[in-house]
Parts: sequence; structure tokens; C-alpha cells
Amino acid sequence: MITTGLALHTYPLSRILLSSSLLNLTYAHTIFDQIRNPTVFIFNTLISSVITNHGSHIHLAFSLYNRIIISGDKLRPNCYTYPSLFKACGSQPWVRYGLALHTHVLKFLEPAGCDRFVQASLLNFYAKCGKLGLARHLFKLIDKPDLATWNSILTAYARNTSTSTGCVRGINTGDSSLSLGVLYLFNEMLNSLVRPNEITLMALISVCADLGALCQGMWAHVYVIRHGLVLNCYVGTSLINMYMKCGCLGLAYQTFEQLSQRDTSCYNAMIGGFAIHGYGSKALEIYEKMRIEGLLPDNVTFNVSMFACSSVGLVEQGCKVFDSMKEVYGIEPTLEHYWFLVDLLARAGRLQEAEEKIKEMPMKPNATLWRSLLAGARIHGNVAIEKVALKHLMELEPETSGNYVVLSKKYNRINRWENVNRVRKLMKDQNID
DNA sequence: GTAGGGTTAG
Repeated sequence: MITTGLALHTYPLSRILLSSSLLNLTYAHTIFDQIRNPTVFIFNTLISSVITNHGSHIHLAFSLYNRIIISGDKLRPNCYTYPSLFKACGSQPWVRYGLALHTHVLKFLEPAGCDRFVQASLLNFYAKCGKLGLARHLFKLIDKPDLATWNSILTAYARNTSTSTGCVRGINTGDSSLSLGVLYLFNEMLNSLVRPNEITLMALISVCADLGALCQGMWAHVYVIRHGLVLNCYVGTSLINMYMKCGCLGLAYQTFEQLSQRDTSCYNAMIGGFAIHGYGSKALEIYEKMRIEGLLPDNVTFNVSMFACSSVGLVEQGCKVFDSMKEVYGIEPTLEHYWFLVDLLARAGRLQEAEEKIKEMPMKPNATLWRSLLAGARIHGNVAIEKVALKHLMELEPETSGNYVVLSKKYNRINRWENVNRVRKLMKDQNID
């Protein structure tokens, strides 16, 4: 390209920049640095490639964007510049640049921000940082939203309906009005004659799960089949999850069996579903099946499998799963995995082991962990460990009245009225009751 | 001719 002079032309340059950036970002950057007077086109190519393929080098994308901005009149960002940048702003620590970018859109684009890609990416940015009202407002401003735009608002609503940790304990802590919103919006979408695809259905099915709306969920399942949509892993996982949440274990399993392709997520949904309904052994069977099929378990797999063991007291199996994390799969257990392990041991009365595991942990144990140990110690009447757990709990959460109540009850039980009064006074002093 | 937005389970 250098000898033929092709290296002076934007098109071949952008092609070589794009393909080389897939393999080696440093190399791509070297090429970029040698381009004399790169056009916005060239900048856009590299910015989007960095964001799409090199998530750990996002700062490079912003520094490239900055070079466009400080070039004065030489370069001006266009509507291709922003979508990937807004995508990058959807996660920390880049969220804080999102608002500034929005002002740039209004400043640099003519007519201000009317491109559908820019609009959809902006909508997604606000949705991802929790500004759902703003996302909805932006959506209303979009004339004739296309499929991706509909999917943006639907998945934004669906994502915000349930929070992850609430669900493992069977509590939906999300906002059900948003779930209903998805049903209404889906109806609107059908009326606007935009044909839903697999992503749309995934959002729809996941809110049916949150609402426990079995009829609507089944309707969505039938829609997938009737309209020739692909029952891929995403749709399959959301269907399994929906049937499980609605208590239809048989239908969930049937759907799982019928999937032509199954990935780790499908298995996780199946294992988690069985675990929540108290079928620990069934859950472990699926876990085994997954290993036989050669699929690699991930963080979630270990969480749901340990939960399965913990809820039905499969202590040995649970310990084995935990040990295999690091030994077989090289995955470092997180705080949550330790919590399941401690919970499992404490419930089974193996309190000393549980305490030892807490001591061995590479990270600082949190209050939840000590609470599990405390609960186990109380059930199995181990006063020594109960004391240790309480001490740590009080240190970590002095403001939680629950701990004081437990403590005062404990003193109460062993007739130390002086201490009862002391604790009650302490609560009063700190306005806790 | 070309660079851009939407999907996962706890």
C-alpha cells in the first residue's frame, strides 16, 4: 500500500485498520499514527473497533475522540462517531462521559441527534445508568422506531424489572409496572407493524417470568414457533427461566430438552430453577450432564449448584463443587461462593469447618457470611462460635438493630439482665428500634 | 465501495 500510494486513501486505510485492529491493537495504532491527516472516517473506524473488540482499552477510544474535538475546524465528529462511544459509556468508569457526549451530539450533529443509531445508543446509555424515564422520553421523540430501537426500550424496561440477588431467594424486588410496560409496548410494536425478533421475545418472556404471567409466557413461546423465530440459547434460557418461575418444572425441562443448541446459560437456568424449587439432586444431575457434554461451568453455574446443595443439605457434593472450581476449572471463588460454602457447612452443623473456611478466605468476610455462621451456631447450640460470629457481626453492622435484638435475646436466655438493659440502652441512644 | 445502535441465567 505504501509503494502504490494506496496508503493515502481513506477506504483501503480503514479496511487495513479494521482488520489489523482485530488481531493486534498496538499494530493498528502504529498504522494509525503513520496516517497523514486522518479523516473522521479513519478515526471512527478505530474508535468503534477499540470499543467493540478491546474492552480493556476503552480509554484509547476516548483519547481518539478527544483528538477529533481538539483539532479545531479540521475535523468534526459525525453520526458514526457517537453510537459506539455511548455504548462504552454504559459501564463504569465511563458513565460520567455520557452527559458530555450528549451535549456534543447537540452541538456537532445537524439536525441535532436525529440519526436513528445515535438516538438508540443514547437511549441505551440512559437506560443502562438507571435513567429509565429519560430513556422513555427519548423513545417517544423517535419517529417510526425500527426493530433495534424497539428492542432497546423493551430490554431496558425488562432489565430493570428484577434485580439479580432477590431472585435466588424467590423475592422479586423489581418494579412490576415496568414489566406491564413491556407488555403494553410489545402490543404497540405489533400495531406499528415492526416484526419482533428473538431479542424482542427474550425481553417479553423475561418479564412474563417476573410477573409470573404463565399465559402470556406460553403465548410468547407459541409466537416463537408460529413465526419461525429461532429457539436459540437466549430465547431458550428465558423460556426455561419463565417456566421455572411459574412453577412449571416439567415444561421447563421439556423446553430445555427440545433446544437444538444449549450453552452454559441454558444449563444455569435449569440448575438454578431446580435448586430454587428444592430439587437439589435433580439440579446436580443437570450439572453433571453439563460436564459430560463438555460445557465449561462459569461463576453462575457454581453459584446455583452450591445453592442447590445448600438448600437440601448435600454437604459433601457441595464441598466437591466448591473445590472443583479452583482445582479443575481454575476459577477463583468469589465472596458469594464462600457464602454458599459457609452456609452449607453451618446448616449441617459443621461449624468449626465453616469458621475455618471464613478464616481461609482471601477476601474480607461480610456481614451476610457471619450471619450464616451465627444462624448455624444457634440452630446447633454452639455458644462459642455464636459469640465469635456475633462479635464480627456487631463490628460490621453496628447500625443494624437486628443484631442487637439477637444479642439481647441471647443475654436474656442466659439470664444476664444487666446486659439486656445495656443493649437496650445502646439501641435507644443510637435511635435504633 | 465505507465507520455506527438492541440479547443471558443467580
